[in-house]
Parts: sequence; structure tokens; C-alpha cells
Amino acid sequence: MATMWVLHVDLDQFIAAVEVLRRPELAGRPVVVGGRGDPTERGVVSTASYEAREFGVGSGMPLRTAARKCPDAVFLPVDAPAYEESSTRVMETLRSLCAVVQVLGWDEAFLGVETDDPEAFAHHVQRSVLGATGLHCSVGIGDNLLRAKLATDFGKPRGLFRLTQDNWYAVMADRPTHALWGIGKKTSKRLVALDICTVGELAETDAHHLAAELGPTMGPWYRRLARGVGSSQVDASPYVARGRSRETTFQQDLTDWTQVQVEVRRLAEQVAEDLRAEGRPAIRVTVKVRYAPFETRTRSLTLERPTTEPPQIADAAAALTTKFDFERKVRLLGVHAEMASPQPP
DNA sequence: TCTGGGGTCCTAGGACCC
DNA sequence: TCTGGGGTCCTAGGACCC
Repeated sequence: MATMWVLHVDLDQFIAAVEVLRRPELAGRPVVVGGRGDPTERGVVSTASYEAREFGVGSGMPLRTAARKCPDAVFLPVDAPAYEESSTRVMETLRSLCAVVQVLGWDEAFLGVETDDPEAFAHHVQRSVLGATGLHCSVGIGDNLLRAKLATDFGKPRGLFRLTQDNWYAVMADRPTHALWGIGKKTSKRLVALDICTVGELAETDAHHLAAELGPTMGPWYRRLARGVGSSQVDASPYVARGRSRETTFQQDLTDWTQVQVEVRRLAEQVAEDLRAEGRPAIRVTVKVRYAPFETRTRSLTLERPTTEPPQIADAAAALTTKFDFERKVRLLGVHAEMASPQPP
């Protein structure tokens, strides 16, 4: 009887790789994809090619900063439909491999596989994806989703890594807590203030102490993360979104609140159109305003009855807009709709 | 560094009801 | 007159991830 393994497949520099595939003359050059592709505009890096990363350019970095670090990089606009199409081909390839596939995003998926040689299967995955799409990927092998996900980074690029209970502490114990999937900068700082700096230290901390300091749900969960404990159930059931949203950062801050109202209605109508296309009524609407220089506020309301009607969603968003401070300049506007859970047939 | 756009989930206070 | 708990819903904000 073969063993169940979890594989985490992650495409290498996915967005940049898709761009290079359709423009082969960019191969080997630093490529930075983000915003509208203009490094003088407001926007951040979505993905930098490995060549660009050599200059210190990385995801989430302002495009202006990226341009300063790497003036010779090729800057390209984000082309979401192109990445979606590539992603679909990758996921179809993965599903053809006799594995349970759980999609995590454009460029990642978990595979549940029954095999006695997970490394051989991982190589098979890499060859298949490369053959079908021209894209390289790295594969993490684990005895649960958490360990498989964390393993992938150690295999990058184009490689493999196995992380299980057997080598968990050898690999992870001395790393900072933000190396864990679910602990970011804020939480790792709070942990340092409690004198918990490493994964090993977090794993050894008393669960009641963590519950008291970080909450009854999150505290014990962080401790389980540090111990590498998690589900090993790969779930292939189709993704059902909880909400849909549209937001825009303006190149110049808005000062005219008549224009703010116009933009909020426009965003609300886009959201309504997205909902109508999915046949999922909104039950709650949220308007987001980011004042200049960078201060974000939200106002929300529950609709009297669920609806996909653009005028009703736009009216709700417009009403919420009156609750903000008209004296202030606006950097970003967003409209979010929460959807009802789909009714079981 | 001057900070996108799309998501998910958790927390906490107040209202309201029993 | 002053005062209980508990449950649920609504709202705002925050942390994290890709």
C-alpha cells in the first residue's frame, strides 16, 4: 500500500516567465511586471524575474524604487487575462496526472498523491508542466499541506525539497517565526516582544500563555504552525468566492468629492456586473477610502435584501460615501460586495 | 521604499433580545 | 432601582497571503 503525500507546486517567477515566453528576446534580461508598466507611476512590482531580483527588486516594491535599483530593467504592465490563461493550462496539466488538485492561486496548487516515490512523482510533474506550458516550477513534498508549502521555497528555482516531521525542527527550529505560513511582520514582532524569536521557541511556548497574549484562536494556532502541524487533506472541491471587489489608486489624489461619488458608482457598477455574471447576489456592501497620504477607512452596510441590481448596489455605495470626510484628499477608492453562500440545490 | 489589487479570516464593541 | 448573563447580528479594523 503506497503512502499519501502532499505536493505543493509553485511556478517559478510565474508572471515574468509568461511575459518572457511570448517575448523570447527578453530572456536573460531583468524584467519587472507591475501596474501599468510605467515606473514613474504609482504602482508596485507584481513579479520580478530572477535577473531583476539580483538588483534587489522584489514583489510589493514600489515601481519607482525598482527603477532606481535597476534602471535597465524592462518594465511591463500587468496583463491578467494572459496569466489566467497560462494558469488554466497549468492546472489542467496537473489534473491530468492522477492527483487530487487544490488550486491556491494563479501559480500554485496542492496535489494529493499516493506514491512510494514522491520525488519521482515531483519530477514527473515538473516535466509535464514544462512540456505543456514551457513554464518551470518548484515542488515541495510534505506529510501535510503546511510542510509541503514551506518546503517549496527550499527547492527554488526548478527544484524539489522534502519537509516532514522527520526533518521539521532540523530545518525550521532556528528560523524566525515569520518564516511560517500565516505569521507575518506584525505577529512576529509581537512574538519577539514576548521573547519568542524562533520557530523552535514558539513550538515550546505554553499554549495557555499564547492564548492569553494573542487570543484563544490565534495563540494556539500559531503554536501548531511552529510544530508543523496541519491538515493533510487536499480538497479538490471548486472554489466559491465569499466576496468580489474593485478598487483603484488614482495617479493624482482626488479633491473633488463630486468626482469621488462618480468613481464610487463606477466601481459599484463593475462589482454588480461581476456578481451578475456569477449569479451571486450581494448581501453587504463596503466602500473603502484611502485618504492622502495613506490612511484607509471603510464604511459598510447590510442590504435590506440580497440583490445583483447595479442601481441598488451603486445607491448603497453612494450612500456610504456620504459618511466620509469631504475635507480630505482621496488616494484610493474601493467597493466590495459580500455574497450569500450559494444555496444547496 | 512612499506604499497595487484581489482575496480570506479573526477580533471586538455595541445593539438588541431573552 | 439597579443589575445578571448569553446569543446573534452589525460594523470597523487588522493581519496575512498571492
